[in-house]
Amino acid sequence: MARLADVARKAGVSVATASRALVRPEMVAERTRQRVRDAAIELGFRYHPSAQALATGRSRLLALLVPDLTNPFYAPIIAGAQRAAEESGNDLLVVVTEESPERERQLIDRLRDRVDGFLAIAPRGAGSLFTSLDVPLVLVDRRVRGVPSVVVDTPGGLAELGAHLAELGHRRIAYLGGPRGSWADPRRLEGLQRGLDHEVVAFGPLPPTFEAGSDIVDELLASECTAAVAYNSALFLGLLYRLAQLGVRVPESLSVCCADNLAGLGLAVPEATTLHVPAEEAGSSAVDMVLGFVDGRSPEPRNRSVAVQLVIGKTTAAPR
Amino acid sequence: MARLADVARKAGVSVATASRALVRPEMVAERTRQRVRDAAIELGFRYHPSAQALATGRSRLLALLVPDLTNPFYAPIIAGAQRAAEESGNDLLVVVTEESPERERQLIDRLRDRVDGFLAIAPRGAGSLFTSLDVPLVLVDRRVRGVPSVVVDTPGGLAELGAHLAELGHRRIAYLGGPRGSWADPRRLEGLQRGLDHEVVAFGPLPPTFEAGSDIVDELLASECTAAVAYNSALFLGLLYRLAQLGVRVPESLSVCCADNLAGLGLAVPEATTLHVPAEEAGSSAVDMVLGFVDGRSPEPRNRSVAVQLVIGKTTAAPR
DNA sequence: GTGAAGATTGCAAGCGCTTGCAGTGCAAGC
DNA sequence: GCTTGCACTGCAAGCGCTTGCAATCTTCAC
Repeated sequence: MARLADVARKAGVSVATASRALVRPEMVAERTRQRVRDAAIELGFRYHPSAQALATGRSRLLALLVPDLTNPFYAPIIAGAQRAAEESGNDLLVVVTEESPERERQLIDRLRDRVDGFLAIAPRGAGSLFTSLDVPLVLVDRRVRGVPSVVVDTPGGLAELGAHLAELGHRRIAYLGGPRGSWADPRRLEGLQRGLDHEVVAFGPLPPTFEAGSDIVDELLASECTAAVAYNSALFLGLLYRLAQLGVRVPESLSVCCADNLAGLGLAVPEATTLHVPAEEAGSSAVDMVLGFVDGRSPEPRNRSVAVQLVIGKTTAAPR
Repeated sequence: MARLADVARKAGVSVATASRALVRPEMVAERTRQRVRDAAIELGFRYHPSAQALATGRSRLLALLVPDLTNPFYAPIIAGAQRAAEESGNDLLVVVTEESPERERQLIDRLRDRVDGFLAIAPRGAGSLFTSLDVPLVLVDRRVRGVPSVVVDTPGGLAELGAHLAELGHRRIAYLGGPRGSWADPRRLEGLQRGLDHEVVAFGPLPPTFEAGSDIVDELLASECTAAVAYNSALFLGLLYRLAQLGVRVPESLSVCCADNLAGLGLAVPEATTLHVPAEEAGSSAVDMVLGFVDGRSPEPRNRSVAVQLVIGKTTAAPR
């Protein structure tokens, strides 16, 4: 394994100069810089990460706390974060928190010496955990006072979705809510309501699962709503499944839609009316933000929001 | 941040002794060891990971290559690997390969200086990529000559499943196959066949998606099979969904089952007949194995296998 | 009492890279 | 011709930890 010293020798300069030629090229004469670079390439030089980390105090490692990996909603966020990290020469430590605040705390504590900063997806639990940490951290899809964050503007999208349903002529609209304690859930309901003149019929809190979606169907049908909006894809799929089983036609007898889109789920129901969530963007934006904190710039704004897009599919139509 | 030097000073010993007291306690006198330990605790001492890594040449970091995060099948493997890593004081770099061999190669190259070893989930593509690497690597759920691995014995489970179906009286049994190029797919088919007297009716290759599962249903029904075994959960769910839509009763008109179980999918269809895959175990076993290679022990056997368990649910019954 | 094996400990040299500071050479300014 | 200033470069001191080797201290056996 070639070290910087080898490069330096080959280029006929000191290690110091070799180092500078690579990290602070403007401090080095053009000719020298070129010689060092050539030597580096020729020798296949690669930094020794620990050595560099020890000397600079930067590990070029970021940790991403994610509640659980089985929820396909997080996958694109992770992918986006990963890409952004990679592009900036960092790597990502993805760790599963199981939504346990205790574990979150533990993990942060365990990893804080190892990483330069944290991204945290923590849809539930007290936000206070993140409030007085002295490490760079940005919260994803959640807002807590005093903590930098990137959120997805699902409520905004739901307002649009509500308007769409209203326009189709729906007057009695159901919202199949998310899990108890969810930060996003009440905001989504509120968003949907914002787009509507009539009061939303809210069901829930519901676990965000296929089963819950299918179990709620009887109650939903009894409510005489003409349209239903599901908190997330799993719920939505359960709903669809049970409706199919009961022979309820979609969208003829009931319009249904979902507050996030299923892309990448591998379970895509084609042409459902959904909100397209630019989750990758949220992930990468969050990474940019922590990196900003890491090297001392104070990225503004400290609370970002990415817009969602209403995708009108074939599961919504005018009520009969 | 307390360094080892602080601990040493507080305990009244040299840094060398302090270090040894913590990593090679048997080399240090009982009394001293205790003093050092107390001092460390009192000061809240924690190793500086980069410093330790630089000195020892071990980063205590492992990389896990995973094809994609949206496939819930991988989640428990990751969880298991994560747990095992954590327990042994290591951390896990989870990286998504998108099943691109090129990217796999790149990632390995990019991370090899950073991590002590690799775990790779690479269900498709040429195995040769892994064959002549000079880093510790173990393949998960895939076997390639000359490469250490941990596989899940799904074929064995399928043989049991086949026997179960045969016993119920099924004679014409369909297998809804996995994706083209899958290493596991032909082995699963072969496993299923092993449990049966009659020739399996094989469909596929099929993409392992919900859609593919629902799309194949017409063809499946036309085949007059009385039972069907799906390659994986997504396919299985699609199948179930479409059958429900068509009003085909399960298991009365058709027995269906799945070669992996849905636990943790959040989409669990209760009481389906499936194979329970101890994926966590596979993950943790793989970690133990790489760690073995990392510190020079040569863990035996170099090719491990974890057994799956047949779970008889309510989606299989005797044919009419 | 004496020498030697054995048990503890400390010294100091790294691990590979960064960076403050000092030194060099050169062109411009007087 | 002799300062000055500037652009480069090199020296060497770390970053915090590990570890081979030497030094010291015990403990025994003779």
